[in-house]
Amino acid sequence: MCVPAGTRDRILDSALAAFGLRGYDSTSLDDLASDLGITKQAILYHFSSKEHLLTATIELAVHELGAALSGAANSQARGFQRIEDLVRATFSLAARRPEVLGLVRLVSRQGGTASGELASAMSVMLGEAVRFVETEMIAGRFRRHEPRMLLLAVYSAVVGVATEPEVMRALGLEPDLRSLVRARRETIEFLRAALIAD
Amino acid sequence: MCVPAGTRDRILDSALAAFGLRGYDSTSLDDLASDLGITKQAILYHFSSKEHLLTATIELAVHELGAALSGAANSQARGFQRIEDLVRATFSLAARRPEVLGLVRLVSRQGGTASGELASAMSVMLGEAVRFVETEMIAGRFRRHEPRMLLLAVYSAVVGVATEPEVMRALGLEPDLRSLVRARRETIEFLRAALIAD
DNA sequence: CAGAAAACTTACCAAATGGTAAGTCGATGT
DNA sequence: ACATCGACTTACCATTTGGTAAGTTTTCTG
Repeated sequence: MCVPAGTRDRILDSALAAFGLRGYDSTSLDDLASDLGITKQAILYHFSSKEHLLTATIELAVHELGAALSGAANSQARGFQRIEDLVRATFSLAARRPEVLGLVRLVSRQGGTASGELASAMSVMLGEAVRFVETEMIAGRFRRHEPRMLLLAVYSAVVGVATEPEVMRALGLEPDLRSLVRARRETIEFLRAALIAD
Repeated sequence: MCVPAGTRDRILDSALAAFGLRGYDSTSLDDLASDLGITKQAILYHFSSKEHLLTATIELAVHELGAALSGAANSQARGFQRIEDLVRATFSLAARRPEVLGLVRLVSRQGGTASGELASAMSVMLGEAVRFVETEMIAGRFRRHEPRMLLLAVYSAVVGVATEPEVMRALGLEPDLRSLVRARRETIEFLRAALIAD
């Protein structure tokens, strides 16, 4: 039944959290190891180098992101409802596992070797999203925009709101659960206003 | 007249670029020094520690951000025109000196000691922005939203679009100047649709 | 139960990192 | 002419870092 989580998985989880929340270079293998109560070499036994650990971590993050969004993405909902489902799923993920979005974002910005994997892994999702948005525009349910640019703006707005607690704090909002719920609601209303055709 | 840029200023510039684009921990004092053709100790002569260098760098970034936005922020433009001016100023800064926004964002996320400075430095700007948005809402020119949440969404959308070239690439858009101009135009239209009351 | 493979740990190591101490060298004021 | 001070450089140093080599224990298998 509930096997006591193999070491390899525990390392991956811990690394995902650390890389996603504090950054790659800011996280040493020794830190990770002592957090887990093992030695650094145990990590290097399962992952032959720090960079390999990073790529494995990214794979996991992409997988979790896909799992979190697939329900909403595959739904048969039409029009804005589907966007709303996706935004809710994203906020849910941001509240449950902020490190996942953190890592995706980190890799998106830094580029690097693993960037290609992430890009290709997400290109399917993005392609579907583009087609969906185009369909809705043609059907007259969404305002006309350049689909990819629109997605970029939506993505940025959602991920930004969901993952920038410090900016919330600067705005005088405590980044607790209640505020996050309000942020979600406002973000959805914001997107609704931006997207829905008159 | 044009004094050949003192060493201290050159260090600050270089550090701002490196910290903002690659991150704090990913940038060693040796790297910075060899880029500048000086020794690491020359840096430590002007800034007593790496952390002091970071805070000086943040001060500079906040100053540049303020300078870039003040023109648009202080303008007498009303309604959406003022938002558009601000977005243009932000994109202009993102194209000219991406490292400035990069650093602001890095500090926003990481928090840390210097976060307080940045927050207080920006609270004035944010306060004005909130009042402006509230006024416009009351006047019926903007849709009703929670002002701070609205600003957060706008900020996230703009900074995200302006500073995430890798996401653009993942969307099949080359992050060149032309695409950035199109992204700016689309972002403005997106915000116009979201903000302007019917 | 033998032994081999898997899952580690202990013992190292070379390179890099932030930082200190002391010296060099030209300008400057007396 | 000379002490002084600012602006560095050369020489070190302790710690941390990612990584290797070799041993040890546990677990599975024949």
